[in-house]
Amino acid sequence: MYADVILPLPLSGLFTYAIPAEMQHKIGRGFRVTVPFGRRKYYTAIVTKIHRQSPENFTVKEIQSLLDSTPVVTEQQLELWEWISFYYLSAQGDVFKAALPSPMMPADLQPGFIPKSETHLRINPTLDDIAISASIGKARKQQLLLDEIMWFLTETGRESISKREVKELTGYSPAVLNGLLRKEILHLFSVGRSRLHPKTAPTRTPYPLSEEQQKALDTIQSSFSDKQTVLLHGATSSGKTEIYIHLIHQLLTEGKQILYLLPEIALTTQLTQRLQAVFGDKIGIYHSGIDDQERTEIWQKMLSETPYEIILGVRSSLFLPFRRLGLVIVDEEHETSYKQQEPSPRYHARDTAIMLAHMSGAKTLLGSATPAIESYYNAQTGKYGLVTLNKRFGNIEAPLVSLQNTKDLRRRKKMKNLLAPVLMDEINKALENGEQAILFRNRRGFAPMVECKSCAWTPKCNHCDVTLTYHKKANSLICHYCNTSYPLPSGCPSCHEGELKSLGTGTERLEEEVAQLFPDAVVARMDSDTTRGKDSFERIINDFQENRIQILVGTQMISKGLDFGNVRVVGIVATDSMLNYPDFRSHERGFQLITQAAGRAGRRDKQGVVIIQTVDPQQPIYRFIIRNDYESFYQSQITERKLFKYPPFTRLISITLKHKDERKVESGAAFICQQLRQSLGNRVLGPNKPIISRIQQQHIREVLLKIDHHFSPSQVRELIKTAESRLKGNGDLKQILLYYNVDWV
DNA sequence: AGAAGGACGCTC
DNA sequence: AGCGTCCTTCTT
Repeated sequence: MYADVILPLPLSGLFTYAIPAEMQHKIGRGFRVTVPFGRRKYYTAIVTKIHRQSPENFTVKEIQSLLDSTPVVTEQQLELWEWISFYYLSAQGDVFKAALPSPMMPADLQPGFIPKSETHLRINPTLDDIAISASIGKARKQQLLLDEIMWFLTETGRESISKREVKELTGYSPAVLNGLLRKEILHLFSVGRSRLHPKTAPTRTPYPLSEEQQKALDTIQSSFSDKQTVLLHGATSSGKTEIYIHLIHQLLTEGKQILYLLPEIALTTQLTQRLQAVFGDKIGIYHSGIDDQERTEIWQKMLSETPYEIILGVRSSLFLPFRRLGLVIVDEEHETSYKQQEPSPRYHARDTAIMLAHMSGAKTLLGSATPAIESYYNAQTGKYGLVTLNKRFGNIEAPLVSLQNTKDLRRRKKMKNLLAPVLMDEINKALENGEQAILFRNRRGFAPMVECKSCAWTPKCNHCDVTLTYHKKANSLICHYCNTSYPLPSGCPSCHEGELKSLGTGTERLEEEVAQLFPDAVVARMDSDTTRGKDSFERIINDFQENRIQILVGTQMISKGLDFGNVRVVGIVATDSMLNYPDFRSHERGFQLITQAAGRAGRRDKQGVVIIQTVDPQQPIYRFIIRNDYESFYQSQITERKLFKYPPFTRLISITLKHKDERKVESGAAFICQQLRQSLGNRVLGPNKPIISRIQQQHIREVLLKIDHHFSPSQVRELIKTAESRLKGNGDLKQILLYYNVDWV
């Protein structure tokens, strides 16, 4: 008999191994095995099929060992893997690697899962009281320690006590304990200990819902009777989370599991506390901050008879083995970080969640204040249910939004620094009243560009085709694509005459300037440069929440789903580059970003203020933002999308080609285009030379497919695979690297 | 002569 | 992805 297995390698297809006779009745789909691969390598592989079809073109090797007595990957999971691999054009091995915690798939002699153990002590069962007291003799401390241990064991009804507990509870020196061990009154042994967090009891029941919330909840539940997916469009601060909590509560009584997805790890802390207060230890947390050994234990627990009933996590938690999934909540569903960009599989967690729910007979609830255009379209056309929650919870008023034309202000010499006078004013008022301000700038570093004053030379990255960003604190020029850092030249290396000046404003410069403008305020910055260290994100958020910071400067990081209660003003400094970016989604992103950032403004019972600085206030998008009119914004976007054949009217697949030799990528890209045009015609766009056309010595070309509904997903993938194999069959072009990004965002 | 560094091609 | 093989180029 033979087994087809998935190897954790980026190779297409499965590999077939012979099953040793003694293994034949113990093996099946979803079991892990170790197999030899190549001359000397061994890998952990997953069995996907058992069959009798003897391979013809190669000699099979035997499976080396079987690692499991029951499957560790469920049938449903394997089906989801197959769908991801098909839909996102990724190797099954890549999906396998993304799904399984690495200790579950050791390669060669690399250590796998190591149970955490603890040394315990137990009283020697062969000794009676008389023998013990004879043995202790006059050792007074030993007697006292033994008494304490015995008391502990009777109190807790346990057989043994750990060394750690003895130390914590009794405070005796190790010498006393060693005495008892030497006399063999106590025995040492090792026991496995879970890494998972011990019991935490709930401290509250769900809060009562407001009338609007209750209505929304009722509508969600009734929509679920005929829709698999429901979109909850709820304004910021409208109390979506409490609705989720009620829904989870309901599902738990039906014995169902819930997966609660968040776009990024940074948001889990706030929510974990909130959910644990209601659901205690029914919740498992799963994200990249959880170490691999613990992830493995979570996986095992999910396979056990007592799995977590709720999983709170980022996109990778989709891969956990759920046995009775009832609901997936995708919070902040519009967030682009739900799409994995690198490495393969480049899956979209929202869409994969919907597929997972579909396969599990579960429901999906998407939640956002600024839904993705695609999601809203699906809701409008009846594919999803739609529930709208407009009213902010507790009657908090929506913030007042105003536009400041910085071009005009500068011309009239009204703007002496980076901030418009109105924004200066509002920050001053905030500081006077003990309130806070947030300043948002979508660029990190000090200055996005450096230029020679006399010859206009600009430093660029040696590996990538981009200008370098000046970072003042690091006193260096950094490539934001490959992270290479260069020392700042003292003069212009090109003309040797001019001085270098920095152009533009990043968060670092903004922070510096704001600190000078408001010397009495504590100013902090939150961007990927200041949040690199462990817990640094939480620290800044905590300091801000507890008013130890008055002005917070940051990138989009500060706009995402965080709740603050004392922010008077949110300033959005320079939005133009974001809206002028040549991408059909740039307005959608801008709307989402500004609306989300604006949502951070507002205090318990007072109206917040949002000030947007722009050089082009005529852009229609601002009208929608000011009026907080998502509906009209959506209408304007959907018209454009239809006109220019963009999603949701088409599905985009981008094909990226990379090679060191520029001419080679060019002819490769032309070849792929020509191949695909035979069947897809003008649905094939390109090849394009991307704005950043070289990254890490590799030249890049892109081909974009805009697939309408005339072609089924499998037809399109078939065509792509054919084109790829023809490229790989061309001696000159076969070394070109190909990457696919399906539903490219 | 031998080391050192790339570019293929293959892995059940 | 590794790793062996074959080849070129550098090193002394």
